Amino acid sequence: MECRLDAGLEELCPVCGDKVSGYHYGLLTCESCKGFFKRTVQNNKKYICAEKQDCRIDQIQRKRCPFCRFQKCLHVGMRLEAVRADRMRGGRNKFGPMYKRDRALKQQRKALIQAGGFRAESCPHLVSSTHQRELSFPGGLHLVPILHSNDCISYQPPSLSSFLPSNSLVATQYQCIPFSNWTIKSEHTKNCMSSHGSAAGTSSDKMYSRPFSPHGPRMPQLVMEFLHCEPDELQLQDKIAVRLLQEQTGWEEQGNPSTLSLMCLMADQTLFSIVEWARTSIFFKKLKVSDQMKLLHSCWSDLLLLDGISRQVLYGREGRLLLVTGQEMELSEIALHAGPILASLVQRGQELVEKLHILKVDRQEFACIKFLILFNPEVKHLEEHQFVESVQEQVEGALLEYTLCTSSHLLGRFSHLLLCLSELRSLSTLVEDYLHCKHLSGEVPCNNLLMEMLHAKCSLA
DNA sequence: GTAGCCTTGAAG
DNA sequence: CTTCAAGGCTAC
Repeated sequence: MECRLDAGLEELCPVCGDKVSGYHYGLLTCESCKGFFKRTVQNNKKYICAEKQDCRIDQIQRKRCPFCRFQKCLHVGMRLEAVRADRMRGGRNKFGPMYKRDRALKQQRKALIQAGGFRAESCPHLVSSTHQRELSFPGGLHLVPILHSNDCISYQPPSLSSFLPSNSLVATQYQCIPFSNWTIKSEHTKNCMSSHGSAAGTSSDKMYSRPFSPHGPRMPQLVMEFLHCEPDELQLQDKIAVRLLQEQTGWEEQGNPSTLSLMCLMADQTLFSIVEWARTSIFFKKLKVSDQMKLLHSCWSDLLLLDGISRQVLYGREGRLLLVTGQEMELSEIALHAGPILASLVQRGQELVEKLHILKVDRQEFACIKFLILFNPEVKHLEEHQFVESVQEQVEGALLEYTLCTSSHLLGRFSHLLLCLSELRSLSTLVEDYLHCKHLSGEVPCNNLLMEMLHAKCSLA
């Protein structure tokens, strides 16, 4: 049937550029990369790169370096957990609804492109800037529709509501962003924030337990536990979109808010998600509420900053700021409109992003760093100080073990990460100071979690 | 080991 | 019933 050959199949495989044969393990890929991914994960293959672990993977050379090919599979977002541990054939898995949404979006976009007079050409790797349309952003800035490797154009009407992602936009972003989860689903992770979406609990879910690490380095158990506590980016975007939409009612009465106010609202919503993450995370949920409060009050700005920075490192593009909603802003535009203090903060943030980018810090390491930040034994008056200290030690141990497995530079990588962490902490202090000033001058919204945290920290100091 | 084609089976 | 993304098979 004709509709079987939907827009998606005209695309090229994000791993090697070959012809796409359908959705495989989370996204549209070719038949060979599907098979390669399956063989690698099912047989627990270990590969070694003979070069510098940055081999080019294309249709011709894809067989030359399986290590880099598998890395690329993970990087573009192929899902380990879609490979079934029990090898059961047929049926559907939890990704079904995601595939459906993505397909609908592509169809919709194709129609838009045709209606807009654009050539509906497939452009999976090189996206011409003429295909971009800027959306007006209150306060004079502009949002650029997200354009990722697997994606051509995302349209939204240029209104305030356009600030928020539509479901389809979210779905696009989801497909473009690699959120490959490592496997292992232990009992306790049921209590952690689900990373398995609304379809969790399908009959295939039981298959996701697989006691092995599927490539190169051995994954320390604790690192896997941390990964399982990570919120699902798709759900996060949806949640924040809904909350911002609710805020919109108030905006209409008061006129358009400033860019700074919008960013604060977004930060506020992100903060909610960070608290939710902590509340449901391994170790943290065992703490007394009073200690939980103390820890969060002490490190909220570090976590908020790390959230933004990790987003840039993992999924951002040069010269752009990727927002939690999945949209992007031009950094040059920000620099143009921001005052000197904000501009220097953004600059320092970018430098940190650059450092982490060069280090190729991955999701696993970011997940560990979050716990390192959260479990800070230096926080005063903790009732369970020893527990916090022991968790800190365990996290350090797990991160060290992981970096030793993934890097040949022995302790170098680990100490680099710790250096970045200290830079992050000093930067977040400056961000707090900046927010405090803006709060005092009445330029940012009051009565929200962000301000509550700010005040709590001021009273701690 | 790779990759194209085949079989399966839950979801719709 | 059909769909289609899983795993399987097998020539290369």
